[in-house]
Amino acid sequence: MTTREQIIQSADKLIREKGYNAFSFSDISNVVGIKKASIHYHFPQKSDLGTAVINEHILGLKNTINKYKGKSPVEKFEKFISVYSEAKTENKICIVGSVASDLNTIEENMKSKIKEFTNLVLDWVTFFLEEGRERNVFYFGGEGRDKALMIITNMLAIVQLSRVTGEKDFKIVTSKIKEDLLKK
Amino acid sequence: MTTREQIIQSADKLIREKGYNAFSFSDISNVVGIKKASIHYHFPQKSDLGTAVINEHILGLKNTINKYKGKSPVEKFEKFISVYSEAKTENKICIVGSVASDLNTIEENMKSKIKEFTNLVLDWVTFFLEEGRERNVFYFGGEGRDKALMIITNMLAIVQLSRVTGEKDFKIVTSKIKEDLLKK
DNA sequence: GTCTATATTCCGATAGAC
DNA sequence: GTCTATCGGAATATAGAC
Repeated sequence: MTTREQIIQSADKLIREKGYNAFSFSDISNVVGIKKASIHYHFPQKSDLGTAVINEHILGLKNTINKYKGKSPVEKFEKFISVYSEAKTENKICIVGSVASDLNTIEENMKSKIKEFTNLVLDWVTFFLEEGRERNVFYFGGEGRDKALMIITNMLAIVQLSRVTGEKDFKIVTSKIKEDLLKK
Repeated sequence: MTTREQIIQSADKLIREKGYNAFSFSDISNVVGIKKASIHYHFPQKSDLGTAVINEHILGLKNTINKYKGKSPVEKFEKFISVYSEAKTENKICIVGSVASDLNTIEENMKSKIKEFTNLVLDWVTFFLEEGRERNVFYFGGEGRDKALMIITNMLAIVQLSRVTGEKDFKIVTSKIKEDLLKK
């Protein structure tokens, strides 16, 4: 992995563990083993690094969407949930929730990137929910996008809330979502 | 309003607008019209102020719970939702989501306070959901606490997410929650 | 590309006068 | 209680050697 990739990866971890405003170039320096000043060669401003982190999520999700094109709606749904489960085991929250919490403090380039990523997630979830309904494996009323909003908000919040109330609640929410979706 | 109360109020606003780590004593100073150093007389450490802010939410909610004791489950539910609606109009997120996002960076006194507040919210929502179900005005399956988790996560996240996707989505989520709860 | 060195700014916090 | 003054530290960022 290149230095640039290592920096992005550790920044992503730190942003989702501690928040964008709480992490510093010094933190990255300690993890990657490079001096603070050297980070500026790859990312002149902190917001350039923040933007790159979100962009990595965009590329990763586009890749996932492609990889899952032939798979069933249930498999897509399980993949979607597993992203949050993996975050949870590492005490990380999702990038959308982390950046949205700090939205009033960040630069315009990061804002537009997080909008792009959020819409990508929303579109994908909407797609596989509607696909599942057409194939009679998912059951829900109303617009697909509205249902996607309900499920995404459940997941975005439970990774945050279960830091406070305990991991058991994460399991409860994922089970309820699935149960609700599969119930005629 | 006393100076102490003014400080707490503006700190609450700042924490929910910008996040705990992004707000400073200097911000408070500008809003309240008191020098930075004077804030330390009321709150020696920043975490003392953070703790006081959360404690104010606890007192406020206990007061609300008492005031709504004689009212219907639907009225309690509407009150619950209105708290988030008011936050939304001021571009604030809820205190639980804000603090949970920064949980790995804050002091133990704030952590235990946010746990106390979160459980208070959870218990109250659980109570009026079950009350509503017994009275045949709310309809849902499973444990009351589980349903409370689903609704609270919807609300906690949509105040954050709709900063990115737009306020229209806030309306959609609140409508869907209500529709779902009232549907036999 | 990475380093040392440094500039600049802002932060939380304290001492002591009033 | 609020002020002025100041401390020590940490933050982002830049300049220039290697």
